[in-house]
Amino acid sequence: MNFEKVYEPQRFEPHWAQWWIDSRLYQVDVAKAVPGHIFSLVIPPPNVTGSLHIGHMLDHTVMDVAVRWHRMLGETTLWLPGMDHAGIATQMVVERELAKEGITRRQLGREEFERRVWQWKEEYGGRIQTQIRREGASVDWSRERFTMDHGLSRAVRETFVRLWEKGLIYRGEYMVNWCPRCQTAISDVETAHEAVEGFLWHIRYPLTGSHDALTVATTRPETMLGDTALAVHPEDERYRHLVGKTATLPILHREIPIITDPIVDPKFGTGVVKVTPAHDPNDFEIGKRHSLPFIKIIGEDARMTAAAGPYAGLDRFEARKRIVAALEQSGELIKTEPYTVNVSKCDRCKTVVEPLVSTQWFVRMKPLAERAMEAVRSGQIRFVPDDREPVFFQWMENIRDWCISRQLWWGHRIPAWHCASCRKITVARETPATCPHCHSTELQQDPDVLDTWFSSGLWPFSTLGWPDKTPDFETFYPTSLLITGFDILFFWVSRMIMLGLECTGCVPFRQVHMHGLVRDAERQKMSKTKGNVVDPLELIDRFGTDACRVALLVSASPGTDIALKEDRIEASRGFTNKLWNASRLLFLNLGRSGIRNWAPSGGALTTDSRATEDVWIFQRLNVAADTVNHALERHRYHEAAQTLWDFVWHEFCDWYLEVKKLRFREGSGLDPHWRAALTAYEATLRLLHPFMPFITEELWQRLIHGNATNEQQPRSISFARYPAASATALKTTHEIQIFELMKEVVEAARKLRADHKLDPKATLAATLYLHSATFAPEDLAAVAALSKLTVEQRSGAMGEQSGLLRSTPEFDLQIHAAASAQNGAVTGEARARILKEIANLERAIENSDRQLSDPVFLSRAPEKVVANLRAKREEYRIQLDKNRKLLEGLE
RNA sequence: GGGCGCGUAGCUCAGUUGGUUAGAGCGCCUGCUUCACACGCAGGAGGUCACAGGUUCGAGUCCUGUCGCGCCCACCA
Repeated sequence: MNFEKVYEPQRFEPHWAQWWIDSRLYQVDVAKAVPGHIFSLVIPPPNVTGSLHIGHMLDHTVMDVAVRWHRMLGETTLWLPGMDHAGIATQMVVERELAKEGITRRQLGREEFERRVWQWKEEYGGRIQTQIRREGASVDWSRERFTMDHGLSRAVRETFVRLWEKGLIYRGEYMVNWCPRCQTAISDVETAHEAVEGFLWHIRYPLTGSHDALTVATTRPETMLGDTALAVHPEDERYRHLVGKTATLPILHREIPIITDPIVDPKFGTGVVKVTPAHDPNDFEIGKRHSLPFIKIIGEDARMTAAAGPYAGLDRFEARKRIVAALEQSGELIKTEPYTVNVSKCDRCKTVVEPLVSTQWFVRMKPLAERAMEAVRSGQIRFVPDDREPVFFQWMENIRDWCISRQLWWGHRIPAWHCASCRKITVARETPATCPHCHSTELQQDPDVLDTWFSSGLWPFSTLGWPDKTPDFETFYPTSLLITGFDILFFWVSRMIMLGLECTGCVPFRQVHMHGLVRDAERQKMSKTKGNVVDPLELIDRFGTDACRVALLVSASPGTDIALKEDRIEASRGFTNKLWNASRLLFLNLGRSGIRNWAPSGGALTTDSRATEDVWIFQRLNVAADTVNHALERHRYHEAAQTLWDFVWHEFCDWYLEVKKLRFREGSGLDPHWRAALTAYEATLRLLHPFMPFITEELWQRLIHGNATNEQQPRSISFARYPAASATALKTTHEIQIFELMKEVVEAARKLRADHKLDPKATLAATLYLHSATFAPEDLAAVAALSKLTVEQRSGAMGEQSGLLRSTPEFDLQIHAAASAQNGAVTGEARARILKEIANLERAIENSDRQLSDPVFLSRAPEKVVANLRAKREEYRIQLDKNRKLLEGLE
């Protein structure tokens, strides 16, 4: 069998990825699903915009661990893949492509443009599929979906019509966030607030028919051209006499009324606010309350409109400069003070958003949010960990209506038709031929498309066939779990909960697990502009998928972001290589074993072998399995991965195999040893499989289907049973204590050798005084081999205290050889070390004594704690004693 | 302004009902190419757990305050 010294992931990973797909391994047969044993989740559909980044890989890896675990628990497990059409984002990249050819989308026309975007989707969608495959994600490709698929588009229309009919969708003229760059309205969550150093300009508004004036502070002087009132607080005594009078708008010399509105904060600035109903959300409300004129002075292109008089045609920021200059000149600018302004920027292109009054479609959120909050409060949906819940509730409680129409071409067209003759709107599931109100045929579909998140919000059920009651929908909905980054809690998670409850009457998932972001080694957010984006495929090529997965998983503790460092991946590659070489040891020796008819147990993690190391490793295996299963249940993936790392490396390899190796060399009576070793090894592979699917598949196939007759075994390790611990196997027995004692003796010997700079190669004579236990001959032989000693075992207390000593409450180890390289320097070093240890021990004993003589401690502390402390104290005392003697010996 | 979180070894971080010399990976030092692995093995140095109080027999862990840092939400012009 070909078994290289170094594991080369590139040789195996693509092969198994392909095999998993070709053999349709993860394609679920819905007919075989057993109620109560079903696990389903949907992938958060990546944008077709480009390629996956490392954050997706973390997301997908965590999901894959969960999915493979459930699958190995024997549940019917569906992981549904797919992609999102990502309206605005995709339209932008395609437009950018067109720009390279020197064309705009308008030149192309709507239909042709849409064709180009579909082309793009074909190309990049394929790339994303490849990436998901290489991540090892065990998705069901036969159920792959795209948000613009026919079925999903049907779900979108169905939802829209239902919400409209229930009055939960409305159309109207309101203030929205307008991105002048993207040329569309965007929702509140698509804007990002940013503190910018700006100014607060104090402007004088002369009172009509008086020499007096009111001073108004503003951060946006250009909007004054659209002012239609000044407002003060109703109880502000300073201005009470002016209410009802008018002031003159500088520059345009328009007369505007002075009104009162409770929203004005008398303590801010001068307590007088200029009111620009068409360009400020607050002013919009004031304007409505007082029926003020709405003068639109900034247009969709962020340039001043004709209403801006002399400034018409100027960019809004240029207009600001000129207006400030003009006011300064006319003496109407009283004061300019530096001020930090919160500006809203478009999430997508970072352009400063312009609040504009515009006719858009909205979803009434309050009633939806109520049900969503109730679902979380009542535990129908659980956040794990739950520390994100307050954020969810805070947002839900303050929710505002959702602007869902976008002035884009790429997306789901709003299913509403405008009648040119009667002016009425028809919202319908199917394109109407005539206007149902006046039977006119002059119907035109609304030009807008829906916010991308509208269709994503239906994802958990639209992908399963809803609104039809398909077998998939009936079987897999509600899904069991949602795993995603917390950065899309508002965009996606909340909306799925709301729309799921509204459309299906049921929560879309039972649990939500949110992980952190992957940041670069310097904890910077990854972004294309910073150029610190890590391409998962590149890492996979260099280190292998399994290594990358493990690196991500061990770093992914809940609630914190991951700072991805390459040395972490290198360490994980070391781990895969370690596993590979442990396997190599077993496989290369297997030929000599003469073992026949070995088959994996599959069931309980037990062995018939009474060999000390076998009993020990099976207990450790059970403990590991127990910890891992519990950790996975609670979505503590890092803990699970870390546990396996430690088990495989520091227990299975460092101790178990090291001892087993000695047994193998003995050559005879090996059968039980081999059976135990293979059983433990095979169970270890199964434990590891959800985390490292590729290498475990490769090794398992070699072990199971390589030579033995194992036809009744599953085709793939991913359908083998996930190991479960049994309670009895977790207990500590005599053999286990013996093995722990063996470890301690070996470690003591190694330490002595290093401390005294003994020849690392020499086999030295030693006497081991075991105070209560006794080693069987084969165990003593193992201890001797691992510590390179010829050990004579005696029971009871040590006699003559000479040579090099190491003592514990259980044993004294005495190496007879004088330190071969011992010289003054070494003695000094050893002395210093011993002195330090003595000091530490004295302190520890002092602490223990204080505690143990405290009656309150003795009465309140649990018995176990007290007993532990007593034992520890005894151990310190013995060590201290031996150290003092050792020191004397040196002098 | 509100909410959430963080501050533990040189670096990145674990540490879930409070329990007794505080852990890992990387880096560092010493030794070892031992017939699974130098992507390795053995040994080691390194921490007043941000600071100050409090609760407790006992605090990295719970409470209060201070300082420093981060994120999210928010219509204060």
